[in-house]
Amino acid sequence: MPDRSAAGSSNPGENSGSDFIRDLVAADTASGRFGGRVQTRFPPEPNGYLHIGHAKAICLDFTVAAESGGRCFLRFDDTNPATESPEYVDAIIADVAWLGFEPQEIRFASDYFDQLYDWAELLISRGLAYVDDQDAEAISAGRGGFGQPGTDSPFRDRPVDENLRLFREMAVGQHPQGSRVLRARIDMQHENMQMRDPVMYRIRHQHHYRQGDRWCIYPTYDWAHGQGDAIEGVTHSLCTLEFRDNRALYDWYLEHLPLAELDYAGDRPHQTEFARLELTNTITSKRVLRRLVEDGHVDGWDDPRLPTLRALRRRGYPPAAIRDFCGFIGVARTNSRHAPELLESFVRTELNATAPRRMAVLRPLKLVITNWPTDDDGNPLVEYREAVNNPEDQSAGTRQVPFSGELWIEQDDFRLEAPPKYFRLVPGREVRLRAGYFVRCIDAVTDAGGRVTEVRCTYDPETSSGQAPDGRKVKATIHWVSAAHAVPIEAALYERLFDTELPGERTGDPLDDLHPNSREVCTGVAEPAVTDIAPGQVVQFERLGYFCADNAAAGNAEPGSSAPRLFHRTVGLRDEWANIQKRRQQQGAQR
RNA sequence: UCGGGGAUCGUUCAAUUGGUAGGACAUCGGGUUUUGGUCCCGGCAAUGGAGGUUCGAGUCCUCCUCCCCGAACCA
Repeated sequence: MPDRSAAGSSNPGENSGSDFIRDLVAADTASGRFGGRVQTRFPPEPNGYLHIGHAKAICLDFTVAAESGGRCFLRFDDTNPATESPEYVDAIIADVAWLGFEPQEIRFASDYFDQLYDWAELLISRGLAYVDDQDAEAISAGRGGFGQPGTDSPFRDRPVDENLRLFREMAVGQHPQGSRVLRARIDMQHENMQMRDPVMYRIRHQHHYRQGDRWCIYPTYDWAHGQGDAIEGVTHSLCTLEFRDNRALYDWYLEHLPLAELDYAGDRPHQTEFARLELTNTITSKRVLRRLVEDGHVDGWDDPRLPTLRALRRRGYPPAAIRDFCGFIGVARTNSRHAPELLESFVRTELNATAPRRMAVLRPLKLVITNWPTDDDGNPLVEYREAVNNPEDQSAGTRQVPFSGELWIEQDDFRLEAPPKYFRLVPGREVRLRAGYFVRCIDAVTDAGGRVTEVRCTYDPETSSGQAPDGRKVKATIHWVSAAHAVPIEAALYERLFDTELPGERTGDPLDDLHPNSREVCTGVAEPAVTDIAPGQVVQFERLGYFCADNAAAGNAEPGSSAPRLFHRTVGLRDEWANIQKRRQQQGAQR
C-alpha cells in the first residue's frame, strides 16, 4: 500500500488529516466559541444532480462535524422555484446516502420563508430595507462597476410605511412579476459590489414545489442562507471560494437581526471558504451537463462517462474510493485541478482488494489444442480447473472453471511476429494459460485477407500445476474462456468524455472538445461464473480491468434472459505493455 | 479600472509556524509474481521575479509579475 496517511480511513467521519478548516474548528472548540458546539451543513439547490465536485463538499461538511462530535444537516437551498423540483431532492438524498453519509436532519430553506418574511419587515421598519420599483436593468446600471461607485435608487428614501405597504402587497400577489424588489439599504458606494443594496426578495408568481402558491415573493440566496444557518445552529458554514465577497453581506444580515430570539443564541454562524474540486478533462457545470444529456451526447444523467454521482455509481466507483480521494486531496484556498488518474488510482486500490476475479475475452480469437484428449465418441473432454477468486483475499475462495480443447483467447495476446518485449503467444513460443496449462503455438490459420482466424497449439499435460516439472519458464500468462461454455457478454469501454484537459478552452464551447469515440462496446465471452456477479457488482476481468455489471440490461437483470450480460469498464488495470507501445509510438513520431 | 483571494516537483497536497523542502499521482529503472495487475526497492523533479531583515527565509518586510472570483431579481 502506498502511504496515503493523509487520506485517513474510508469510514465516514474519521479524521482526514489537518487543514486550515480543521485548524479553525479545533481553535474554536478550544476557545469555547459557539459553546464548544460544531455544526455544519451541506446546502445543495435541488435543481440538478450531485457530481464529483459536490462529493468534496459533502465529505468535508460531514467529516468536519463528525470529527468533533458535531452535527451536519442536509439543507436544500430551495429559494428559486423556477428551477427546483422534488425529483432532485430525492436524488440528492439518495446520492448522499450512497456516498456513505447520514445527515442528522434534512431541512429546507423554504421552511424558513415565514421567519425570513418577518425579519424582512423588521429591517424595513428599521429603515434598513426598501422597495425598489426599478427594473433589473436599471438596478444593474445603478450598481456602478469595478472602480465606479453606484448611484442611489430614486426609491431608496421611500418612507417606512410605504415600504411596508408595498412589501405586503408584493407578498400576496398585488404586483406583477418582476415589477419591484425588496433591497437591503446598505451602501451604494461600497467597494464590495455585494454590499451595494443587494436584492432580498423578487416577485415571482410561481408555484413552489413545497410551498405551493402561498408566496408571490421569493428570497434570494444571500437573504436566506446565513439566516438558515442561524436558525439551525450552524457554527461553521463552509462554502466555495466564489462566495468570499458574499461573506460581508452574510455577516451584515446576521448582525442586524435579533438572533437572540433563536434556539442557538450563542455566537452567530461564520462562513469559511475553500477551493472547489475540479478535474481535468471533466465538466461539472450544470448547464453543460444538461446539454450533454438533452442533446443526446450521453445516454442520461447516469451515463458512466459523466461525473455525476449516479454515473460514477453505475460505472462501479466504490463510494469508499471517492471518500478516500476527497480526504487525500485535502482542502485549501488554492484553485487547482486534479487529474482523473488520481481518483482512478483510489478506485483501483479499493477494487483490487475487494473485486472478485473472473476471466473474460473481449475480442475473441479461437485457440485449438490439437493434442487435447477426446472421449470414446471423439468429443473433447472437459476438465474443471480451480481458480482463485481474489489473490488479495484468501477468504474469497476458489471456483471451478471449465477447460477444454477449444478456447477463446484475446486477439491482442497473439501475433504472427513478436515485436521487441512482446511476451505473449507467437508461433513456436510457449505461454501459460491462467489457471491452466502451458501451451505452445504450432500453427496459425489465416483467411484470404491474411487475418488470423485460428491459433493451433499443443498443451503440456505435465504443467497442470501451472509449473513445468523440468523448470522451464514462460514469459507470459494469458486468460481464456472455454468455447463450449462461453457466456456472451457486452463490455462498454470508456475513454474520457472530453479529450482536452480544459474542455472549452480552445473554442469557448466545451462540446467542441467531446471525445469522438468515448464509448466502445465489445461483444465478447466470459467464463460461466460471471453469472455470479450481481447487477451493480464490480468484478475484475483478469488482465483487462474492473467491470461493473449493469443494473438494468436484460442479460443482467432477468435471470432467464438469453441477452448478453452488459458490463461497464470501471477502470482498466495499469498496463505496462500499453505504456511500452505508447512510448515507442511517441519515439517513432519524433523521428 | 476597483475590491477580494491565490502562487512549492509534470500534476497535486505538505513542511513542527524562521532551522536538512517531504508524500501521493504520473513517469523511468530494478526485484517478487500463475494477472505486463498487486506488492517491494530505487531514480527523476519544485519554493513565480527582484530587493531587504536574519547566523539562517517556502515561511517575515517592500516592490513587481501572473492566475482565479466579483457589476443576476442564479446559487
